[in-house]
Amino acid sequence: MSKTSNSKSDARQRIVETAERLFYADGVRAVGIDRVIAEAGVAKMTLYKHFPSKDELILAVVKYREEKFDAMFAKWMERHRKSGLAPLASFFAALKDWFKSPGFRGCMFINTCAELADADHPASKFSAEHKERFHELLKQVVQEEQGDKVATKVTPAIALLVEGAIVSAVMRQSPKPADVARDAALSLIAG
Amino acid sequence: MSKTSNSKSDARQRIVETAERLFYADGVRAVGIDRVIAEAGVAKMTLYKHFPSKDELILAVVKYREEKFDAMFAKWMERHRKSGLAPLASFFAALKDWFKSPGFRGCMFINTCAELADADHPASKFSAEHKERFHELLKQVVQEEQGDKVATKVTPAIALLVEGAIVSAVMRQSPKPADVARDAALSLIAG
DNA sequence: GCACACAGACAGACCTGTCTGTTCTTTGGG
DNA sequence: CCCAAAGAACAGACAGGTCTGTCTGTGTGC
Repeated sequence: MSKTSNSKSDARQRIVETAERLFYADGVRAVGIDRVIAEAGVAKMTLYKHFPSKDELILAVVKYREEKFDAMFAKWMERHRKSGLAPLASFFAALKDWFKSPGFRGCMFINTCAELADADHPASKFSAEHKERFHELLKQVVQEEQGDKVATKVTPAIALLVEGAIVSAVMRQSPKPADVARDAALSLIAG
Repeated sequence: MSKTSNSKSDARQRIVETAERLFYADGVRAVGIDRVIAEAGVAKMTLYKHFPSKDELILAVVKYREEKFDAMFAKWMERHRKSGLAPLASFFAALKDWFKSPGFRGCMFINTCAELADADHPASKFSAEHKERFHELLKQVVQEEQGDKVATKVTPAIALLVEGAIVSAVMRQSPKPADVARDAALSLIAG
């Protein structure tokens, strides 16, 4: 029943996408509302109609970020799997693709938690839940390759390797931690 | 040749210690100069005489933080070693002590890098160097227990486990990742 | 008297959030 | 087909607060 342009809202989507780009690049506190509306090309009232406060915008952005990240990661992983790589190897290859992607600045969920400095903030809570979901994905990958028992045993440790690799990739400005993490993960499974 | 109070500067030290406490608790961007001087009980001009800009204060704070952290960590580790724990086990026990300490909010160096969002900022560069030094300490611990060859081989992976444990402890609000990391580290050495 | 630090006003920029208009598009009645 | 009504979003002024950084006095200990 609707047609030309917006089924939900054109402006809303533009705001979320712009805010996600700016928040990821410069941080949620460093980027002001004025900059978001300027770069999104919307009026201030339009933003405040869709998001009653900046905190609600931040929450909407991290939710959108999860969708976008999951899609990116799945696409990368799929490509490696189709080229013959094993499930877990594909996972770490995708991780490295992410580290090498232009504008990489670490995990937005970790960064946002660090910036907000408030574990009760809705965006912080959502970020913590995202990590659970991401580690669940990791567990499924391990499971597919190694079975239930091994997956249950080693996934928590591999998850630490993955998180450590993300942080180290940022601090060292290098994608290499992905390889270190992959080798260690395989060693944990073998051991 | 000086006497009663300040050999370098009493006020300077109070500023740095107060700023470190506030910056760690709430983040470097969330805490303003006004709050630092109010809680430190100094005049604004006193702060700006010692630190020409907030960026320079941030740099001084992370430098001080490294000293303080190293001392805390060494004290914790020493206690576990004196109680008979092996070097690497003492390291992870100290890590867990840190996670359980009141007001724990993760690694200040990681958090500051995330907030500054600028790899060229002096405080970001110092933070990256701190990580190198911290991992060097870890390597020495592994070396003492397992010798040069093993240390060179497994320390990079153990460092990822440690960083991952720090991040996970914050996001999950639990000290348990320290145990997961310890077990995985021992498994990597055995494997 | 002199150096140091406290106290607080001040400037100029920027922040979030509110408000008033204007323009454009869609929709529906005659 | 036409025109009016209504909704959505653009544009930008505005208020009230906070930010960094500067400046002028006042007090205090050597």
